[in-house]
Amino acid sequence: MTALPGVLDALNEDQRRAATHQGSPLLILAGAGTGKTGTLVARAAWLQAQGIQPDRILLLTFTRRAADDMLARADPRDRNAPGRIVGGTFHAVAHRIIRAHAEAFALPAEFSVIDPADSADIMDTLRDVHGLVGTSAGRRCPRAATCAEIYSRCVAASTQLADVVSQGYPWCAQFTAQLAALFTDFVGYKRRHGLVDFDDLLLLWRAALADAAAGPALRGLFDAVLVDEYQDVNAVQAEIVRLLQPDGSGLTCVGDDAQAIYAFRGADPAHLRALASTYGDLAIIRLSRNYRSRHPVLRLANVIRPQFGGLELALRAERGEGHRPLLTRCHDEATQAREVCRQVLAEHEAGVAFQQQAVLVRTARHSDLVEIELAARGIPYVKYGGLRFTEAAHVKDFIAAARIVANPADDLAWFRLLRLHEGVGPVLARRVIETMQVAQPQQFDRWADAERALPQRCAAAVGLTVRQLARAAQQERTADRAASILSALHGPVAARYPDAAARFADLERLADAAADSPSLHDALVQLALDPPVSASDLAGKPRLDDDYLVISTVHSAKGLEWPVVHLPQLVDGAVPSDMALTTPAGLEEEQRLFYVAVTRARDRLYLYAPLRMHHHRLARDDRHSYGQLTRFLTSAALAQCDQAHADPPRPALTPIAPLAASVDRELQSLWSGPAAAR
DNA sequence: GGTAACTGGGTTTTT
DNA sequence: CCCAGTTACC
Repeated sequence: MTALPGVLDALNEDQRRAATHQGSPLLILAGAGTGKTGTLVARAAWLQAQGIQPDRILLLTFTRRAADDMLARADPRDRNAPGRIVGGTFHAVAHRIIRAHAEAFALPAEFSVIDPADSADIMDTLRDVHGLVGTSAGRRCPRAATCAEIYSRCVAASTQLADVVSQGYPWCAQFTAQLAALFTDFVGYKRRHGLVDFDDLLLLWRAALADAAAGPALRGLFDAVLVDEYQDVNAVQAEIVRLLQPDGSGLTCVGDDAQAIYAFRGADPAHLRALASTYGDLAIIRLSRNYRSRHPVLRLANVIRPQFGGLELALRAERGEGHRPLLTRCHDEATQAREVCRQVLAEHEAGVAFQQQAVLVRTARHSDLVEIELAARGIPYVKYGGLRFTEAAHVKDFIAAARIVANPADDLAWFRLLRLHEGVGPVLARRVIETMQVAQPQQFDRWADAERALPQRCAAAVGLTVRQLARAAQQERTADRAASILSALHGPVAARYPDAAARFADLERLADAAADSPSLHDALVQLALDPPVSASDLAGKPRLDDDYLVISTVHSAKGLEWPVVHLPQLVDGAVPSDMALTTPAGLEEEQRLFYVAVTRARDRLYLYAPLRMHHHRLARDDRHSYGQLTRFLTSAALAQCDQAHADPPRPALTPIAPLAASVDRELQSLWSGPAAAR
């Protein structure tokens, strides 16, 4: 346990009031860089000093990293030590509870947790029945992934389908009825196959908490509940918190509505503002002393901080003066990429390690050119956000095989695994699955029947894979199961991918990582809820002596800070993203996103805006301003910045005079003939 | 009938 | 670069 006096001594007046508040529910309005984490950790320590057992304190966060950070600071003992504070993401904690009582939720003990890509796959298999496929009468249907997004949005925000469609997906309005039918099917499919998606994890936890019998027991597990980033809760999460703490006496929420950036997944900062009406005796403590950024960075942040009738908060700088933010207007994107690299290197030479710098972008692709330039100059970097390791085809294959072993009723996984084999397409795969009646627990036994459904040329290869998976299912140790799955995949992967050796090496790492888990189920859940960013993530963190630049989406950078931050692509259409401009709420969120980006910087902030954008087509009216400086850099904001220009380099040609002479000779030959020219 | 190979159009953010 | 639709092949 942490020594209390030391923890409290390190706090300022407001932080200490927050950490030691008692007698009523508490909302800590914590601006960026105001020491929120330290305050929460201190509060956890103070609660323990008041006699609350650590394992009766629940800490809820939105990312695993945030949870790990805080738990490590609150209790430096080993992660698995007994009697620790209970903490994790909403989803991870929900999973832990549901897993412990799977039968009460009518789920198989080894139910599968599916990620959004799996949801899209299911939508894909179900949607043709509902006339949601192809381009009928010139109208293009929402893609499978879009259907899954709309579904999730309805559930997470507890909002009617018609409203979600009209507000967020107006071009799908004509398909509302079909979507409704599709969603009914989707839910039925998940229930029949023992599948639980991210939204279900929360729904099931909430249902249990609301249940007359189970509710009191689950609520009684915790005396204190601490919720981080409360502005990012969705309707279901807000309800979970309310059910955990009906009177709020042990509730602490931390948040800042100016940093709400997850509306697209159903979050709504209105829940933060509603806390005061939910709990009449809510105490609000503001943390406004900023210990992160130097004055000039903060002056810019305060200018762009959105004020949309939210909870007001002005940050006061506690660190000294420094450099003003520098806006470099670049000729085009290529120049911008060179300029970012030049500045990164200049900082590096001035003693700022690559690791102390970050390039933050609105969408993963905005860093494409910068990455090429970095690679050309040999600057090492890691990228967060965007495409994930688990989205690579071969990794999905492995996960499908593992899911079959853990939950043989998971025919989504079967569908993928069968099609991995040469000569097996969607139709044959479905036929095999039907023959096996995979919803039966003993379905590996039915393989002999199913094998006959396959043509000669692929039956042997598929049979080999399936028998190896059946063997894996009979093994006890997770390590043995992982090894069997790996060997089952060796043949099919080698046959399918031209670069099979490299891909198989990834799978070996994956199998190693899975082998360390208590069960295959846990390994899979971990993989779904907290996907590794790259294969090297599985092999532990990069060595500490490696120095690399961080490239990250702004979303993934939330809660982090760097001494030097580079923000490229500050043009309308990119920041704010033109995808977000269909609603006024979308534009407001983009501004909050920009605010989050700017407040990541400790010492120096570099802004870049290319004057010309390379883009395929201007399809929508609201893209007319594409290529203009972002509207968020108003004149008031620009007044807080220095400005520079960067032009593309011209290739240096040394011997100009001889070249000019040769041109003249060539011209001469045109009218005097080659002989005369000489 | 069913699969693979080819082609052209479109691309946010994440638990 | 991934997905959907089309065509060519078994």
